[in-house]
Amino acid sequence: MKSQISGRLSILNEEPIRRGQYVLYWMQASQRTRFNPALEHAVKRANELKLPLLVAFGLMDNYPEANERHYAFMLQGLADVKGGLADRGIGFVIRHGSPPGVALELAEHAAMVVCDRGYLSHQKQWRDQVADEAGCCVEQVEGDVVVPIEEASDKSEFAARTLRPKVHRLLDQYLKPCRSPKVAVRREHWKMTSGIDLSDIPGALARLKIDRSVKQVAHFHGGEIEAQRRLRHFLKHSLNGYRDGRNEPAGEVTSTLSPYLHFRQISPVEIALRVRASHAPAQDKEAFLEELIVRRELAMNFVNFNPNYDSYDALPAWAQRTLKAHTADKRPYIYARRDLENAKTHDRFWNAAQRQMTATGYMHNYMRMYWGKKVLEWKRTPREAYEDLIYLNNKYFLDGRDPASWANVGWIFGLHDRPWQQRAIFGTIRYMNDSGLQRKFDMEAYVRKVDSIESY
DNA sequence: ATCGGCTCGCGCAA
DNA sequence: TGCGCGAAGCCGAT
Repeated sequence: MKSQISGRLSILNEEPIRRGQYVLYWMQASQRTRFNPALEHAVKRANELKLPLLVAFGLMDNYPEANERHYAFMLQGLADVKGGLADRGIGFVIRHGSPPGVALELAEHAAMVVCDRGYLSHQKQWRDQVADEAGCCVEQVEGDVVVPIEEASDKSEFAARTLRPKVHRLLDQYLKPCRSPKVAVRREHWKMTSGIDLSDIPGALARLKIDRSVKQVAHFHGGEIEAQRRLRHFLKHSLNGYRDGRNEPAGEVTSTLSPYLHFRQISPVEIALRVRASHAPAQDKEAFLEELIVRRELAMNFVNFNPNYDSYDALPAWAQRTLKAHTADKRPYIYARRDLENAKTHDRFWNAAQRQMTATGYMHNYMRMYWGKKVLEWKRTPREAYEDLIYLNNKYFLDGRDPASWANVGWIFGLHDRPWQQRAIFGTIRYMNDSGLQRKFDMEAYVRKVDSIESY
């Protein structure tokens, strides 16, 4: 029942705008007040209807694959959201319950509902349910990508090279500032209860039924304020030299914005505009924008057009064929999941990468590739390797459980990649080894860096 | 240090 | 239908 109005905007049902006490922005994916097209669209609608705007977030127990590490980061971000909305005279309700349940409760008194767009299957289901049951008009604004996914392409793309020209054609159209209209009917305080006190995050965390096996990290503080600080730091200190420096595992030449992009605490459009406007060399800007836009949105394309995105079966046919042909090959090392999880392998560089992940919720980008390739080599079957990688990725990374998680793990197994020379275990899947790491990088510095992180 | 070969399928040119 | 080429590869030859 979805109809496209313009690039970012879709109407999700055929219900009318009706009499109501407010316009409801059901904020679920886009957890920010800056550069949030869904929020600004909701402000515009509220102004047109001469109604106040209410923003609501549904905080559920046991969110799929989330644990205390993820929840803590997200709640820190939602505290920023509350503050940012209060500054503009917009009310915010965060309520304990399922996201569609909370949205539907509050939609009862709404003239209409605005929502944002996550790409994972449960997020889609929640939106479908709200659109079906709200009884009023539900509009969706796709504000967490540069080019809306279906605008760029109408199918699952084979590789970056097939998506790239389609995205580049539309860049100028979509790399635009986000207008922020003044709120006409200010109303910050509402009678309905919030139930969650964001000024006491440890207390709020303690009351949730969640997996507490992975603790929060001091290394990353959640929220759009910290995201903005990191963006400024990156533009000032790291963008210059990004193309040649980004792969050095011990280096500091990365944005470290991926956790903030995952929780949508910062807009990729805003990042791209700031990068474009900076005085860094063109080659560095291009290399970064390729990562931020083409590669990131290729992951969204993959998830959007493959209902099987979270399964080994979503890998391309040539990759499954070649891996199957090599399943019986002798493995020099085989590790159980708990050996991997505890960083107990014979490989110091791999162990360091694993420890960086568990200790900080983050791993250097280049090491993520090496880390994944070794697990493929060290499990009895590629399916087991796939399962272990998704498990570890989503459990420990702050940016896990993202479309990029399934695309990146898939890449280890040939997704969006090309075949290479035949070899044992891998078949024609791209191989990586530690001599490559040592040839190209200062790996002792990387191990020292992880050691020092853990001891602080 | 640098270079070609490896190997598959997409998409464009013809 | 043919052909160029591709996220970070490795490996052996020069």
